[in-house]
Amino acid sequence: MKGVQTSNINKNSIFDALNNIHMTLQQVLEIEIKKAVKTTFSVDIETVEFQATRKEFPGDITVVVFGLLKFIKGNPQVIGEQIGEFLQQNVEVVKAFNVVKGFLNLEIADSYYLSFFNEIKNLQNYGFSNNSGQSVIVEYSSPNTNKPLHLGHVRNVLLGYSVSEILNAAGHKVYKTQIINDRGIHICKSMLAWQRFGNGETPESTGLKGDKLVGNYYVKFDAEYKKQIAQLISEGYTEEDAKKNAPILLEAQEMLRQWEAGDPDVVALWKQMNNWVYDGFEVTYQNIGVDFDSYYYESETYLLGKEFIAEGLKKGVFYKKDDGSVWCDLTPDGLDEKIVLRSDGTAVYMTQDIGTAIQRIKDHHDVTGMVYTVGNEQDYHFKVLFLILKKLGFDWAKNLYHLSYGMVDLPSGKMKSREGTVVDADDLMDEMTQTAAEISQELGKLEGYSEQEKQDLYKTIGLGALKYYILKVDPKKRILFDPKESIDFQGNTGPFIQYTYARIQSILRKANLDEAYHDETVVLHEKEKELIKQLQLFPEVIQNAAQNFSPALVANYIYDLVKSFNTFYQNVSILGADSKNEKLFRVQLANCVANTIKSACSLLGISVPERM
RNA sequence: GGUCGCGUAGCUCAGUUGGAUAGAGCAUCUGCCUUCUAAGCAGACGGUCACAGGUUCGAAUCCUGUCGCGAUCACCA
Repeated sequence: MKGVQTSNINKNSIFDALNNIHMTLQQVLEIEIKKAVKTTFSVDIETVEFQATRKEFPGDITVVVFGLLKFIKGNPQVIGEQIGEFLQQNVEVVKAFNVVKGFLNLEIADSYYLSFFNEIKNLQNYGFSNNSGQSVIVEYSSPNTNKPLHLGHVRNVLLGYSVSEILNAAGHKVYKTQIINDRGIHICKSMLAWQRFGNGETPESTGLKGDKLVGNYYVKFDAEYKKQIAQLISEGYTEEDAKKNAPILLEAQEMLRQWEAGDPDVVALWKQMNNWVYDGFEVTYQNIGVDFDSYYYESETYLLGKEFIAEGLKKGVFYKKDDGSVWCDLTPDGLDEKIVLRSDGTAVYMTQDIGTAIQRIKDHHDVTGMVYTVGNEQDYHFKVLFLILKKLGFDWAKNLYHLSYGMVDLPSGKMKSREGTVVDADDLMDEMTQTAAEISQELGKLEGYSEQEKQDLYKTIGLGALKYYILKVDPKKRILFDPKESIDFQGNTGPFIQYTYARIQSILRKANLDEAYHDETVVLHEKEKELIKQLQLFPEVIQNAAQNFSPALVANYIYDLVKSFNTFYQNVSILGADSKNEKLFRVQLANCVANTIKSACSLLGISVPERM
């Protein structure tokens, strides 16, 4: 079951998008097929199954007759013929039909496609739905504050942002947010190493981004820690004891206690270093092109979590063990027992997540559901969190969804910040931009562009390649990223899509034709019809992507659309059409395709260039 | 070991209410720039859909089992 209930509200969105009240082809055909079956066989059928006609057979849409055999006994071939006959006589746009095995292929008149195209070609936001009446919070990024963002975060951020845009396009109000894990032993490690080895370094004094600076000290801590462990082992400690008793670790733990006690010096340092990191993150977010409507901090929500643990204890949702720790028994639900408060009364991860969820709903009264963009290593955690919130009696708990995605791994395995085996987000974006620049310069199609325009374009292309590369993959699948094999710029890629858009813009600059054409005289080329069919799918793709929280569906759609356009472009001359009427039609078709590419790309956070 | 996810062409991926001969890109090979941008188009090559059963008119898709990979099962986050 999907957490956010999108399905029932959006049933009519396709018509909203078309901004009119008439029915789609399938709906018309379904009604007529039911009539046909009723008159011919005196049977009522519930549904009719359609699919696109395979290109080796004549026809535009296919009725699967097999599905009707439950209701009608008989030979599918014969039934198909009878229904086809009926449709041809009773539905104006059904020109011809043929039956192959159990498949009834219908040929649809050009007039149908032309009138559909007429309706959508000037729509501002074709495919997008208006107000669904639902509001959703989407959480993404949610980093720790002790190190810079890496490729794993990039996937998270791109997914979260894209799903936000998709939900928005499906008609929901969306609030983008994150939970910043700003307290804990990890940040104390960076703080301690900075105190010890930093000599008062700041982002200003070093010219380093704040997150990089703080991350360096996290690495430095780990190096020192390892050194001390080795020292202790050589003095006769066991490895386990050495790991627990290394002085620098004990100091970090002491620092955490001081933080929790509110020690002014520690808190001041904590604030300073966190702010460095936030400034650095902001630069990265801006570069990648994502934003947030609000921020939540663990240090501010764990107390609310504790309050609700106390309340749940009263209600009997939780119970206290002899040592004072508080637990939730989930064994009746097939899960384990889960700790929600330590015996010393301090908060665990679950505690603050409970608090954060409740705080968010308090802050957004209109919100009916939440989406958490977090890696699949936390599947179990979210299962438990949602269950606990349900047990606490929150109605909205049934509309929580964990947007779980697979890890991004390197050929060498998992990325590890401490060991420096990470692909840094900023570096990666720079490299992509650099590659885009090299390819562009080689192709040399940018005469007349200023240096600034070129730089902007390189970034657009580089980021487009990166974003598409990551988003086209089903979120739940893991990605293996090989830094040695650079991301492609040809084939099923972001730049291919951007290129197609730029090509169309080039034509539009030359065409400059806004006059109306006459439907009646247009005879659709096979490739033109194919394009209109592709355009027709867009509203459905958005709804589908929203229901499945899957940008990959949008990415695949864009690719299909763009491929259809390129084959059209290469086989049919637009500006060189035989008649002015035909030319007008083709230019407007190209324009509509470009607009659809642009809005679909915007759902992935990819921007499209005028030239490339 | 329990639970969850994944397994489709040499590589990266599509294939979503079960439908016709399983589709793309990359790589390899062949054609196409005096005509709208060749980051393109047209074509060739490439498959035991991990394996074995089952359900049915029909299974990559649903069910069961096996194998492989990953994650998770902490008073970590």
